[in-house]
Amino acid sequence: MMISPRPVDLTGAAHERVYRALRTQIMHGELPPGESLTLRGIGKQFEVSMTPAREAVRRLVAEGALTLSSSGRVSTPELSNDRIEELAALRALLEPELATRALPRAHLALIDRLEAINHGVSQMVARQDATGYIRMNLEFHRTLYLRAQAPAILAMAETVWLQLGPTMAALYARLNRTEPPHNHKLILAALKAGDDPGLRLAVRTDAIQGLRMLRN
Amino acid sequence: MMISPRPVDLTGAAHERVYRALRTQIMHGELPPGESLTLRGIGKQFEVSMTPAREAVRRLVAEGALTLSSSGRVSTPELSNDRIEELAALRALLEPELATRALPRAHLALIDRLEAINHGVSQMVARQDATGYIRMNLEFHRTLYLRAQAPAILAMAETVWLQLGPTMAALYARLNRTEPPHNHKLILAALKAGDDPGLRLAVRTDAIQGLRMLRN
DNA sequence: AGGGCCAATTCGTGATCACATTCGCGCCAT
DNA sequence: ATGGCGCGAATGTGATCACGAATTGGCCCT
Repeated sequence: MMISPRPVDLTGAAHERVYRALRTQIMHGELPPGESLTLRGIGKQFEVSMTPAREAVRRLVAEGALTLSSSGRVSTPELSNDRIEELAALRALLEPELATRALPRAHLALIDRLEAINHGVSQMVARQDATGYIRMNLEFHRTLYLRAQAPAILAMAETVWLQLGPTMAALYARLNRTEPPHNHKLILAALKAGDDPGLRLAVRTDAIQGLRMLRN
Repeated sequence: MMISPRPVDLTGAAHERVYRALRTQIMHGELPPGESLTLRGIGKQFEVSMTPAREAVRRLVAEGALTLSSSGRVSTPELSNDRIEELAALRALLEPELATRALPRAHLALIDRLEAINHGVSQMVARQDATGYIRMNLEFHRTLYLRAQAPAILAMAETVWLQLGPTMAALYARLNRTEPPHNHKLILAALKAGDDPGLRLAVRTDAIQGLRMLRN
């Protein structure tokens, strides 16, 4: 090829761009569990060589977003029930902590924004849009947790979401739910009331209910 | 070069070997905070080209074991006080959970092994060997947590240890402690007694005490 | 008709190279 | 003596190639 008309984007290294795009796809559940990817395929999709694709994939494997077969092939993970339970337990551990830390900093403007996002969540539920639902749901949680000023803990929580992404989409698509997000309303009520125990419980319940859908 | 007399190790890809070696060095605190690494330097050290070195580094950056400057340079992280507090909070969240899960599976042989490891910890304290102390301390915790049968949670805990590695070594080296690990004895006592609340408290205290040494 | 075997294709791995950027160090001017 | 400037060395990035292993699909044998 050797065209290279693209000198550099300072923050936009090619591998970074590929990484972000794949990460978003995986976290939003746009890839089904067990989907297999190839370095050359990724490279062609993003118009780069294998090298940046390899680095992006390596990063995602390190985060648990992709699985590496013994021969080096990569695919989205197919989670066992035990692993799903573990990841749900991690959400139940991390997210109440983030909520508690965010609570004293949650002023009215934040709650308004959360309610707007929550409205979007309801729309996605009504529209039966699994990927849209996941995206809005994550935005709801992330918007709240960003106020916790705890980037290391938030990064851990996002890693868990990432690992759950493909499986969550498959689960949500399988059982077409019509319920609006009840727990989100509880979260908002507890935020308004400044009720920390209630907030922790609501967040914990919301995080764990994804696990209930596993019982089949 | 083009020698390549080394066909393949099935599990021993070069980048894997480099990754494991660097990871161990970082987790054991053999690299001081702020140490800068170069891809060519790593490659020369392990007798590989830049490619496997790059992949290993990319993985470690994704795990938070190394930091990436804006120009792509990598170095061991220099943690802020806030970040150390966050990581200590993560240990305080994750490790009691792992201990609780390990408790019903902790039979006598395991406790014996933990006591042997703990003896090794005391030796390292007496010897003022910071790296050796960290290594033994981690082995103590990992040996216990392996019984929890919770690989995802354990992986998260190890990621936290990894991020704390260089800083821990610097802290331990700075204040030469002579105390034997009191909290480890409490952990062992709670294990023997089957005392879950006591075990959780002892583990939590042990995890957090690394934070106390930050107050300077 | 079904299953196992072989070959062609596909794929990951690692090496090497070109290139732009960045870092570091010494020199010169003030 | 000191501070800024510039040039050379060093570094990360991405492309490409060679190679061996693994996968896949078709063909033949039973």
